[in-house]
Amino acid sequence: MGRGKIEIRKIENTTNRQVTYSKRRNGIFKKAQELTVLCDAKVSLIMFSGTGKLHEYISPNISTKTFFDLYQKTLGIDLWSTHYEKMQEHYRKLKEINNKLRREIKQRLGEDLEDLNIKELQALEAKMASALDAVRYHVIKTQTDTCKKKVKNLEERHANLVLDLEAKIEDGIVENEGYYESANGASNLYALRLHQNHHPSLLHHHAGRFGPHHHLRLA
Amino acid sequence: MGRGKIEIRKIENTTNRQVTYSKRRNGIFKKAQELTVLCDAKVSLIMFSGTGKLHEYISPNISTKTFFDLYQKTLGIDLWSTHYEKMQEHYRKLKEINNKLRREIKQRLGEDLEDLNIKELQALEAKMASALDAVRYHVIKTQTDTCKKKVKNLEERHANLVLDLEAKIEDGIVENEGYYESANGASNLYALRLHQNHHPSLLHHHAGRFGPHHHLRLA
DNA sequence: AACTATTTATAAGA
DNA sequence: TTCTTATAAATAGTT
Repeated sequence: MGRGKIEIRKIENTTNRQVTYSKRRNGIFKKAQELTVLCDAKVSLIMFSGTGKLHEYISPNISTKTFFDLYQKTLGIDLWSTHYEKMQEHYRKLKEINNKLRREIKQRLGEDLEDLNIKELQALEAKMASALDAVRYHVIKTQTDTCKKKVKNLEERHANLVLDLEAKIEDGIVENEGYYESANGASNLYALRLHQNHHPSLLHHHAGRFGPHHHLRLA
Repeated sequence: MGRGKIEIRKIENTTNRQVTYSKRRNGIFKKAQELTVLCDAKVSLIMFSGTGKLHEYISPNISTKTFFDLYQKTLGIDLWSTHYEKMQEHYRKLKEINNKLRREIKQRLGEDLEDLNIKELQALEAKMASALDAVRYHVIKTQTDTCKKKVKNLEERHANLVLDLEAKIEDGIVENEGYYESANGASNLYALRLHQNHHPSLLHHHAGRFGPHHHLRLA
């Protein structure tokens, strides 16, 4: 339909091709619109030019998504199913695991115990008791560690103070008369050191009446 | 383009409409194909007839999915994102909750306690101890309930037996003379009972020298 | 973008 | 449906 008949093969002249694309694009869009109206049809016409430009016609009163959902439904396929259904499956499994975890926690909180028989209950009790032991051990260990650190820190600071003091006494910056007023020749400073390194626990002072006193070993 | 000009409005005659749909469908498909070839374009043409029938043309060397992915990429949209991203978001949240639950359980199993400070540890210990109490209470309660049921059942059975026996004696179905022929007034029935309960083991005959013999109670 | 000779599509009828 | 064919519509090449 034109001044001359043309072969249906790629138009080599770029300008010519683009002009033809433009003309025929309008033509086909018009055809699509006419088909929509005349025959009460739903049409989706999408095209990319050779340069990647996008043009689209879609029948009124329908969105491209709705159209494609209909397309997939009609064909009984889902182009995105692999992706989406895998995700759904993962989600389902995760939810299941989640419920199990919740149930376990509830039981360990002492709730929902009605579902368990006596054997399961006893097993649960044993596990919880042993776990509680582990936690208690950890509490004690943490406390001990903290305590040890404090002691170590104090000892260091004390030792530094003592060294500092001794140095000052030697240098004559501090008068030492007040500190060496002992009858047996041992300095009060030394006595202080001994006292600290072998500091007796208060508990020791009151032990005795009921036999040997068993202390909780702190690590 | 036909014997007469037509208005572009819905063709009311059904047959006519379907014929026109068929003819024009072929026409537009031909146009789409020609456009593809002549202008090196990519075309997707999908249509539903008024009766819901699907017809599709798509340029060669491209799938409908690829085409639509390209469509979405070109427009910078994702028609399925709302759906999919919501699912992803839910999945992410569920995973987070899951990890928290796992962590809680681990701690209640006495593991991974390093992350907790002393206050948290003590709180955990207290909670676990109270939960353990709850479980122990439940164990005892379950056992007690079972025991009570057994006792109740046995009592009922016993009462029924006694009633049955008394009824039979009253009805004369069971002779009671033979059982009550005792000089001292104690029935033979009673004697039999006693005898059975204190049946002397053969071993007894040789026991004596080494003091009281301890029997293994068989239930 | 407009023109127009010509091809192509198709409405109506068979 | 498919074929036919008169005619409307589309468009290739030109301006």
